[in-house]
Amino acid sequence: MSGELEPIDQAIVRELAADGRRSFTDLAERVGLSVSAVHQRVRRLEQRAVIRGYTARLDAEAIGLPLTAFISLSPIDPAAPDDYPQRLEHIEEIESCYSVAGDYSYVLLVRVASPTDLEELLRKIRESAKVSTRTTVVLSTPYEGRTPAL
Amino acid sequence: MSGELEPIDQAIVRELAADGRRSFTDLAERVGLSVSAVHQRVRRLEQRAVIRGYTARLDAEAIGLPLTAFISLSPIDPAAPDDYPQRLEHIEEIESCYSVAGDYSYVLLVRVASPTDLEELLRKIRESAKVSTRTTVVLSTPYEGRTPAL
DNA sequence: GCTGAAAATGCCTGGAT
DNA sequence: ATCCAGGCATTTTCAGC
Repeated sequence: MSGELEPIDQAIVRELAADGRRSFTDLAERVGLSVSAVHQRVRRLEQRAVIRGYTARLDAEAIGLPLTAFISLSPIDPAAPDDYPQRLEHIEEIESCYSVAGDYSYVLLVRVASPTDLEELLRKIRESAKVSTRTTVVLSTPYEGRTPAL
Repeated sequence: MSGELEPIDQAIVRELAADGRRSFTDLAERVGLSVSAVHQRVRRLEQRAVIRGYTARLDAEAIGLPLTAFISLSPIDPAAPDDYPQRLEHIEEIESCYSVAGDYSYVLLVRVASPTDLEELLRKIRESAKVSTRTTVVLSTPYEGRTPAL
């Protein structure tokens, strides 16, 4: 129903993924359309939530969050309702939350300032969601958040 | 050396993480500074690579990549040089690559259109990097790429 | 849905405090 | 390092095709 994307919309989306601050003038040249046509299409892509927003890509170290980790969650009580993402939503250190198939129910990507903060975060997560955790510390990040192929 | 970030720069960075297309006028109001002062600071944050760029946040499903997975890598030949990220860099389906401590050497986050494409991608990864893989399929994504706490 | 142009807004460079 | 001001570019709307 909504999986399709016209070639021109594809081009627009690709350009905005590469540089989210590109001007409509610039976009128009690159995709070969008038400025107002591009403007219209971008607004529609935003409304359809194909484009969900725009963000600055930050250097985690530079903003004081040099420690990244994956935290995998297992429910302790198998009878408890599966509302873990909600229970954890308020914890700001959690950047992403994935429901996964496999040995664990969820995988979280978290960023903190120090090992001490990671320890405290783990305590908070276990407490908030009644889960056991398995943590994989990220040593370095060769690349991250690259532009998708389209 | 580079771990610090002044309160005003923090505020700017936070605003641009929340909305990467915010105008300088808008930013100036929000952080309580003149437009040109904000302009200057943003330019410097970009130059210092605290801000590494801007990007549109896309709905993976809407752009035709509904299948997300984590792929963990183990070297096959322990004597081979550790240049896996480089060997995999050309594969566009790989969005992120993390070097991790734990049972595996690297974790990749990948996005593809279908299980068939995932199968083919795995073949490509094993071939390019001479590694064995363990794949964790993402069933759903409650949230992703949230703005860091700062 | 695209175009082209007009009006409003915002960008961004200098120069002064 | 911040503010002010001017010219310039961009955004945004609207009428016509």
